[in-house]
Amino acid sequence: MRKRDREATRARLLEAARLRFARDGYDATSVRDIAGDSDVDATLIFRYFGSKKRLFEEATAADLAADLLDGPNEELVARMVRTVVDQDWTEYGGEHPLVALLRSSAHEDTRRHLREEVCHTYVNALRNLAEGDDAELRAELLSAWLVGIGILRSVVATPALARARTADLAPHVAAVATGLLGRPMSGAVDRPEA
Amino acid sequence: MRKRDREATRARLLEAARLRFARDGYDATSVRDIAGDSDVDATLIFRYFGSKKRLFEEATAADLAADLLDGPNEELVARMVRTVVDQDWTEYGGEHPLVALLRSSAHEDTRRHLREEVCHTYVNALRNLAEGDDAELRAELLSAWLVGIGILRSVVATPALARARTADLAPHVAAVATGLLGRPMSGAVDRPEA
DNA sequence: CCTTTAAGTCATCGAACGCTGACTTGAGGG
DNA sequence: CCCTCAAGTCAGCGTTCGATGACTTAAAGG
Repeated sequence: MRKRDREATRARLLEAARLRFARDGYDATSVRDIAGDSDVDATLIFRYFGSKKRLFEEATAADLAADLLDGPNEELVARMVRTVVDQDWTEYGGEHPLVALLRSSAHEDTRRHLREEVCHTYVNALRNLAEGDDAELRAELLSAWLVGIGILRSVVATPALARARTADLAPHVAAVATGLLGRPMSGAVDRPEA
Repeated sequence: MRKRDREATRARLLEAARLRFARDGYDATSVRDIAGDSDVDATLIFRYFGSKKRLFEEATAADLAADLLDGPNEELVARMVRTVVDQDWTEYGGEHPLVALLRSSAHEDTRRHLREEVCHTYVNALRNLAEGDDAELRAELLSAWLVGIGILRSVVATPALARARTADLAPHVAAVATGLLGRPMSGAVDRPEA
């Protein structure tokens, strides 16, 4: 018998929900699945979160922008690539959270959440680096590339990208980012992951 | 009372299924939804297709590679961009079929289908144009960009990309494609859509 | 030890799901 | 005209869904 601990139980539910929603999407995940995974009675989901939908919202409210802005500007794109390619997203089923969210994108709420996250985390940061008048468009084109790389890597599992590491992508990242932003960009972070 | 016509009824079901599956995904679409949209009794779905899953497979078996290879090599990427940005995918809910399929990508069958379609339609065609030893990787990186553009345009609906047309993208497409493939590529087709 | 209170359990609701088999109806050929 | 057979309809099966309210149990304070 596990100790009775509201916060711990809530956390277990959130963790299992994050994994299921990321891997299977909102509709293919039942509250009983989540309850079973976390070995918690399904009723508690409604006591703690109110509804399946609110559990979904809380489970997918990621903070991606975390340390993306720490470091030299010319390595910003390289840092973004690293979060897509090298970062361990085990808690989200092995995929980047934004990529996993696409699986639930039939719901308008999820699309809005995706838009806010993409614009806030990627487009805004990149636009500040872009030169010229269509900076917005070029920032979005670069964001599109990052999202596309994440999808082909983990969802579609295209052969070369699925096994690529950041080092393999670095020269191409540097070339494309430099070209799109109109200023010199590095393809790899100066100090690789510890 | 509509005329009794097996083939016409089958086609109506397929059309409605294509739209629903694209817009809402596999799990959020019920056979009763499809039957209601096409004004056909739901039972006929099982008589004509056997199961919901087989209807899904038949409805999403697109032929994307159609006329992608017709035309000069240096315009291949531009033609691909046009199918993502300008082509009218009303029958798939306004999104590129591959983008719509991502919504059902929790099922391994769909992921396999996606992989085959992406590799066959995009990567293979692009790899033949790429120079150098990591041609495969660069072809996949360019494919990732195209997929990402489709997603940010229609699913995420990022502001600049959502309203962009091929002409706005042409210079950037030319630059990135030329850089990634290592040979001169055009950003727009010579003769724009009729 | 005993009361209180919140954490966790249980039985079950009504609706929707994929799917089936028996039935009805309408158009074409003799 | 009427028989046939396929196209289309209908009632309902067994299951699972999200959600609810009444219940039980364990831990903490006096």
